[in-house]
Parts: sequence; structure tokens; C-alpha cells
Amino acid sequence: MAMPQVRDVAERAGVSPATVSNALNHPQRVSERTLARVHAAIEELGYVRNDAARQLRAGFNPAVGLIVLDAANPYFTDLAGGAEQHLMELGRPLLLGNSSQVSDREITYLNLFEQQRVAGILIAPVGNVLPRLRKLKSNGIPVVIIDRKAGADELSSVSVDDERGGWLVADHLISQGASRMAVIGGPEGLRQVRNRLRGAQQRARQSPGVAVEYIATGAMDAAAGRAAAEELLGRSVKEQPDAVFATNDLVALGVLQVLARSGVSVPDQVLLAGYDDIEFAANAIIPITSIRQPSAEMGQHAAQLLQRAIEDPASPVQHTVFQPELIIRESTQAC
Amino acid sequence: MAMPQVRDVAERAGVSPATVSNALNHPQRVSERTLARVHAAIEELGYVRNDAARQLRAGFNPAVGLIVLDAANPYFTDLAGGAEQHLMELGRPLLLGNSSQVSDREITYLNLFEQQRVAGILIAPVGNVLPRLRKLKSNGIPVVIIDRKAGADELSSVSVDDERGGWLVADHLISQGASRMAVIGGPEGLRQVRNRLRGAQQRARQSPGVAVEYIATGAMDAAAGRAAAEELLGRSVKEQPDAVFATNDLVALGVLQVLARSGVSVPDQVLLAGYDDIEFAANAIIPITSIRQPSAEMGQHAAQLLQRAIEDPASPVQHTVFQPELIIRESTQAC
DNA sequence: AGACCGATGTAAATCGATTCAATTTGTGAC
DNA sequence: GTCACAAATTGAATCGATTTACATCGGTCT
Repeated sequence: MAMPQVRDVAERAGVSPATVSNALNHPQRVSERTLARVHAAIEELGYVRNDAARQLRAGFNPAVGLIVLDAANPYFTDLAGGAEQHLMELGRPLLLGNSSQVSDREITYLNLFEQQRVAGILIAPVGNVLPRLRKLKSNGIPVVIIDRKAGADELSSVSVDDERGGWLVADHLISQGASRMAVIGGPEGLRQVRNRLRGAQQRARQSPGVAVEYIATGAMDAAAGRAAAEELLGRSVKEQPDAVFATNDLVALGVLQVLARSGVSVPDQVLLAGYDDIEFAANAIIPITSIRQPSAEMGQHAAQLLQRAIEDPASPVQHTVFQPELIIRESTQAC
Repeated sequence: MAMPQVRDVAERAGVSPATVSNALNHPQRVSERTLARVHAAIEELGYVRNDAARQLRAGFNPAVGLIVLDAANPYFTDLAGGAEQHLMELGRPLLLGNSSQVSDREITYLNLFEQQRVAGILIAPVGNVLPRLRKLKSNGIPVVIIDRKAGADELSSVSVDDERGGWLVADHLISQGASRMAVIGGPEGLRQVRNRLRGAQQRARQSPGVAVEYIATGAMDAAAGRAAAEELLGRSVKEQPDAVFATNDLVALGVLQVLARSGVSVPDQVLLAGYDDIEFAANAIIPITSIRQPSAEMGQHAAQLLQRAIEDPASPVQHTVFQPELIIRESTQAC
């Protein structure tokens, strides 16, 4: 028994297919009585409309695509949650893609979304996809960039002032006595990492005698943090930093795992700070100092911007920059 | 400038639309030379195929839908990761839906997936959706249930022996001296919770004098754990448990937050165990005893089962039950 | 009574890619 | 040069829902 179609529903309800379509999409055009009959027929037959056909004829897909850097990172799940909630209220399904910081996967998802003719795209970019995104926009698919200010570009964005965040962390670490600071994160090309690093370097320059070293990692998860920490432990004592600034909390947790296991005391021997202020940072073995970003709020705001751009393609480009907030915890306070 | 279509590509390459389609979908049917010409034309025009039209005509959608209980729970992100990886290799996009343990949202996603005519569905169910899932299957959309053995049912499943998991935790807690055990989790209807609770109760019955109390929560996140812990702290000392078994790690972390903040010592005053063994459980302020489940492996296996069912709709129903493993940490060991 | 109206309902065209049956082109043997 | 046969290509039909332009009908106004 193949799936029933509008034709079948129409027949059963004693009306034409066009009326069934109207009942579904423009109920006000149909009388109460036939509306009821149509719905009854739909119920009885278990009719489910074919989205592909609908989309093809209607000419658009209400769904929105979101591409995140790491679906396992609470920062992004919160962000996605904020966006999803807002979009749901607008009746827009959210398609979630996880690039895992791999440029190829990012492109795969962009292709997928473009083929689906989604109504819009939210993306935290990895690779150099700006040209691609511009073309999407000129093809009528609005794009909002997350976590990266698109400069004077013609694409809207929602971001946090990462440079300031880096500055805040460095400032705090230095005030706690740090003089050799290691910044851990990567990949190197990732704008967030670059900006946080730059902010830290700027602050360091104001305090003579403070050195900043950058250690690149392939990803931004706990495993990367563990690897980097192992490397640090392998060094001679003189070359070891007295403060570690991990460019996100997962990395910081990884670093902490290794240090704790090796008997290195945080914060007595090494100060440690993270970024993102995910819930787990506050509840780690040693609660970790971090930078709070309003992730859910950002997701929601990004969804709003996108919705505006979808409704009015001529609406102006808008860049929203949220301010980061330093949250001080045990990992940077000798007690 | 509207988006180019096969027609435009065909014209540019000097062939018919049918040939363009063949070049894209059955390259072996087309000569090398025209294949190259078609691809060149596609490139030059920036053609992107319209998935809706393709799906409508081809009659199927290669994508697979996955509905999880909580996208913010690392257990599910790992599981989703395992499934995604396997499906990607098969060329099947994964559509991720997050029911947030809300029955309505679960239904919303099922509707969405059915309208999209996905090739198959993976689902960790919240509500009573079995009848619905059966209908889906009889409509030709195979379903694999995750985290819940579908019994002698006609739906395949991948699960962990939750009863045994509960038993293991209770056994360990009792061996550490627990006599008043509180099991925290919910919602009450959730099979995983019921089974873990039942396993714990069974073990308790074998030890006279051990009482088990169940505290239901609305969700299974850290906030729910905090709320439950507050409630416990509000009680008179006599009514307070000496061991808490949180039915997942997020809840356990929430409980731990409140206890630690209130100066209640874990494990000296209260033993605490979780479930799922997410990475953060091992690195909490007090590392938490938990039950390890092979989440990524389960996701991958579920994807395999689904793929089999898609390829051969007549393939037999299969239930895979993974075995849980107890991981003992500080939260249950006085030192 | 006739003209006109709004409210309902419908037949037929349409969205864009794929497929099927049929045709054209190419290859090699004789 | 012709024939048989395989390879390459194509025109037209098709997927299922929506839309457009038009028909129908009961009622209202003059």
C-alpha cells in the first residue's frame, strides 16, 4: 500500500485536489464544513504531505541550516539551542551540520544546504569560505556569520569581542604574577584563536618581562589539551610556563587532567584559564577561570538577524558584537 | 539572475537535459568527452542541483533522521557522532532532531522526517511513540530504536542493559556502606530511568536494611540535579540519604555542585554515583563513579542496522544489547 | 427580473530533475 | 560498402503538491 496522496484525500473527502491543498495552506479560503471533511479524510488515510513536491512547486524551503565547529562543545550546543528555539517559533526547522573544524566537512554541509535551497544559513566558519558565502547571498540565500566579525563585508554577523577576551585573561593572569604565558589552541588559522592570542599579546606588551608563547593544536577539544600539556611537561623546568591560557574550556580541561595526574598543582605551580565558560569549567577538579560568552543569546540573536534578512532581502547588513566577561575561579587564585 | 537549471547547463554544454542528468547520476553511461563538457558547464554556471526536484522524481531521500533526548548531553553527542560518521561514509546526510525529552517536540520531528520521506529513522524515544513508529515502518520507513529494547516488537533496537547497570551501581554503593539510597532522575515514564531504578531495587532487596527511594525530575540535566539536591538538603538529617544514584552524569554533576557548595562532603557524608561516564564525570571537583556505555559504538551500530534495513526491507529485526561497565572513582570511595 | 457580488470550489498548468523508450552514432567484421 | 550490434544521446512523460485563472452558486441591490 503506497502512501496516500492529495488525490486520494480529495477523492475520499469528495472534493478536488486543489481544495485539499487550500485546506492545508489557506484554510480561510475553504468553508468550515469541507475543512472538517478534508481533515477527517487526512486522518483516516494517514496522509502525510510530500515535502519535496511541496517545496518544488512552492519554490522555497522554510528550513534554516546551521554549521557549527564542534557539536560536542557545550558552547555550540547552547548556541544551537538558542537559535533552534527561536526558529521553531517561526516554524522553521533547523538543520544542524557539524564541521568538526574540518574544512571539507564544512563545504559538504554548505553544498547540502544549497541543494536543499534552505531559506538561510547560520555558520561558524572554519576554512576560507567567505567567497562562497557571498555567492550564496547573491544567489538569494542569506547568511549570518557566527563568532567572527565579517569586517566591512556584506555579510551580517554575530560575534564576541575575542581580542578583548584575550586581553582580559592576560590581564588577570599577569596580575596574579604570571610572567611566562603559554596560549594553547588551534588550528592556527581559526580567527577566534588568533584574536584571543592577539589580545593577550597586546596586554603582555604593556608589562615588560612578560613573555607569551603560542602552542598550536589541531582541534579544540580535551584531547588536544592533553597533548599540549604532555608536551609542556616534557620540557626542562626553565622552559615551562607559569600560566596557561587555553583558548577554550575543553582544551583547558584537557590540560588540567594531565597536570593533575602528574602532580603539578594548579594554581600554585601553574595558573590556568579557559574560554567559553561552559558549565563543566565551573565544576572541574579545580574550578577553571574562564570567559563567559552569552551563547544561547547569541544563537537567538543570529536567528533573528537571519529571519530579518529572509523576510527582507534588502535589509541592511548588521554586525552585533557581544562583550565577554571574565569569571575568576580557583585555577588562577592561590589560596 | 535566477539559479541555473539543468536546461541551462545542457544548453551551454551543447547536449540535452537528459544527458546532463546522466552525467551527474550515471557517469558510466556518458562518454568521457561530454562528461568533461558537462562538468565544465556546471562549473562555469555555478549550477547546484535542486534537491526537491531530484527527490520528487527519484522517489526517495537518502538522508536519515536521528532524534535524541538531549543534544547537550555528551552521551548523545558521542552517539550522534558515531552514527554520523558511519552514515557519511554511506553518503547519507544525517538530520539531527533534539526532542529535549518533550513528547511534542519528538512528534514534531517525526512529522518533519516523515514529510521529508527520509530513508530511515534512528530514535531514542521519550513518549509513547511505538504505534507511530510501527506505522512508519509499515509505510516503508525503517526505524531503529536506541536506548530501549523494543521487546518482542517488530522494530530493531540498540540498547544497553540498563537493569544490570542499575544493579551494578547499587551493588557498589551497598558494598561501600550505603543503607539509604536515593535514585534521582526522570521523567518517570522514561524507560532508561525505570530500568536503572529497577536494577537498583533488585540489588537492594538482597540486602535487608537497605532502603531505596526514588526522586523524579522533569528532565535529566544539571539543573534538575541541583533542584533535587536542594530538596534533599532541606530535609531533616534523619531523612537524608547516605548515597545518591543519579541516573545520568549531568544530574550527578548538578547534585555535586549543590552538595559541594553546601559543605556536604562527598564521599564522606554522601556517596554519589552517576551514569553514562561522560568525560566531565571523570574531571569533576570530585571525580564521579559512573557507568560506561559505548556511546559512539552504539551510534555506529545503530546506523549499520538501519542501513541494512534500508537496503533490504525484509531483513530480520535485530536487537543488540551492549553491556554496561562500572567505573569507580573518588565519589564513592572514602580515602 | 436582471446585474452584480463575495465566497467556494475546480481544471489544468507548473515547479526542476530524472527516467524510459526510442533514436542516433560509432565500431568492427565481412 | 554494408550489416549487426553496442554505446551514446535524446524527447517526452513523470514524480506530487500548489497555483492561477476561471466557473459556480446563493444571495443582495436596484
